[in-house]
Amino acid sequence: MAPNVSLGNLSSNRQKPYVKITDSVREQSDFPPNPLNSVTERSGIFPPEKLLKQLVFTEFGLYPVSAMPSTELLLSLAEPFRSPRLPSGSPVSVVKLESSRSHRKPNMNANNVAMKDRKRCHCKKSRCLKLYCECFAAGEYCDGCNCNCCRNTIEHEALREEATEIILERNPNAFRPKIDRSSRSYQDNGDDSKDAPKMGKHNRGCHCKKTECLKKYCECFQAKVLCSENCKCLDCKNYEGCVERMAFCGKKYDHTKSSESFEECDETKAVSCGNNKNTNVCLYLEGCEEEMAVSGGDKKHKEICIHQTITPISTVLGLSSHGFSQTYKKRKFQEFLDLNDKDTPLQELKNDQQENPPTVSGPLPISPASSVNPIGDVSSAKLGSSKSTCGSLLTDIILSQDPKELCSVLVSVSEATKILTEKNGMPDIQAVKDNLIASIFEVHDKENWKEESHDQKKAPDHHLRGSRPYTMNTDNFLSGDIDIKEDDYAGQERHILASFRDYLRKLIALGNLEDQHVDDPIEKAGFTT
DNA sequence: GAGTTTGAAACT
DNA sequence: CAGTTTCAAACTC
Repeated sequence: MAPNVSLGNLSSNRQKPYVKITDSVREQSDFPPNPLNSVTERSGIFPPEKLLKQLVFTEFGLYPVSAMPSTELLLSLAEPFRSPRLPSGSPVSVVKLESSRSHRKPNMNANNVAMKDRKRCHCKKSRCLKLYCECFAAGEYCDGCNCNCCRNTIEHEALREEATEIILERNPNAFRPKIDRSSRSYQDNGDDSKDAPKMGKHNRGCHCKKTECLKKYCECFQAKVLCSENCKCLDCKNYEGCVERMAFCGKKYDHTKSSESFEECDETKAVSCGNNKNTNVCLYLEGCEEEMAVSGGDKKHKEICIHQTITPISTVLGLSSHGFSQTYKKRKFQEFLDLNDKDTPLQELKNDQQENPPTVSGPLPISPASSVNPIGDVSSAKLGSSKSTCGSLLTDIILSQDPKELCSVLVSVSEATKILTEKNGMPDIQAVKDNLIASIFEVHDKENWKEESHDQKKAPDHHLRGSRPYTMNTDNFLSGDIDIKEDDYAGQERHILASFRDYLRKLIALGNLEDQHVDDPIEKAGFTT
């Protein structure tokens, strides 16, 4: 198929035509290139199994280290490499040169505006034939750049082609656009300001560690797109709703008007970057004050709005599974459950997370803003995506707010227990367990669960609840209504986690009941007590 | 403009 | 695939 390469205006006085490969050309090109078409293969000099490993610049051309020919061969090749390298009339060579050059040759369609605005590289060592060179990476010839020993010119088209092929063998997508503009990774709030994020996301994602994705070192930030689930960045601030990002972009922050206000702060709305490590979950909405600093450094706000660095329960459980593999979700689930096997007190975990945010790599099973309802209520969107893509047993059982409530309960229990422990010694473990279970179901009552589900839920934990009041039980901790027996704080934490596990089992059992399919995923995941 | 920092690309 | 090196842009002074 003839690639879509159109000749542009070559009548300018430029000696080197500025040309650019359009996306359509890239998409229509025969990526990856057929190895049988390679020049080395055609020449019969290099065995086909010799994969190209490293580019070496020689006087005679560009060679991969693994395929470096002898000096004699290089000398014999020197001339053909400089001019037409293959005998004219060779059918193979014609096909190859046409197909290769046509789809890799920069598009002649570039207009003068692009000419004027384009960057000029300063490459010193790469000869502008590696992706380090922005011109080359963009499929453009260097023109007016400040580079040394540039080979990214039409005069060195053969070298250029070789380099392109080698790079494509390594990565067939190397020359594809880094930014997928068709992907909606942010919420379009109609902000057309210069610094407003544009639609799209980075195909490979960034891996920033120090810049919080707020400098142009970050490819996402540079492209003015929000970080996405593709990213593996640390301490990302390039997510929707991030005050730092807005402040950094020079955008006047007015949370009384902005769609990204704290008033609408929502646990998933705040999650945009796909990196679990940066999951900012605002647990408390009240207290969001007018004077909150644009910089995000307001102490008051920090105390109220817990931007916790733990992975949300819903994330851990994979409840929101937009676009993520079952394997990943299973792994996260197992990791979470494994906590129970470790003698890690809850508080210790919490402290550790505060000081060293969990370095869970990989995508966040909550879709970026793409699944976020602009109005701010993301529940339906989240559940919708879960339902459509996951089919979890817990779909329809757990509402999106449940994990949040559960988190709050767990934190409250932990805090209350800690306070009580500091005050009176260790609480009654059974009381902790019972109250936790009871409080969890209290939460669910408030969420107006389906009547039938509710009945099913109540039944199994009667033996646990006994005659204890069916109330929010953190009050019980705080009021000191607990026997002090244990001297093992870690043990108490384990019991809390065990209670949580029991709760999860119940939920799963409920899901199983609904599906008429009895299969314990926890046991399946290798979790045993 | 020189030196430093940063993260993608290249390489091992 | 993870760790290291190379490279050039971004940034700082």
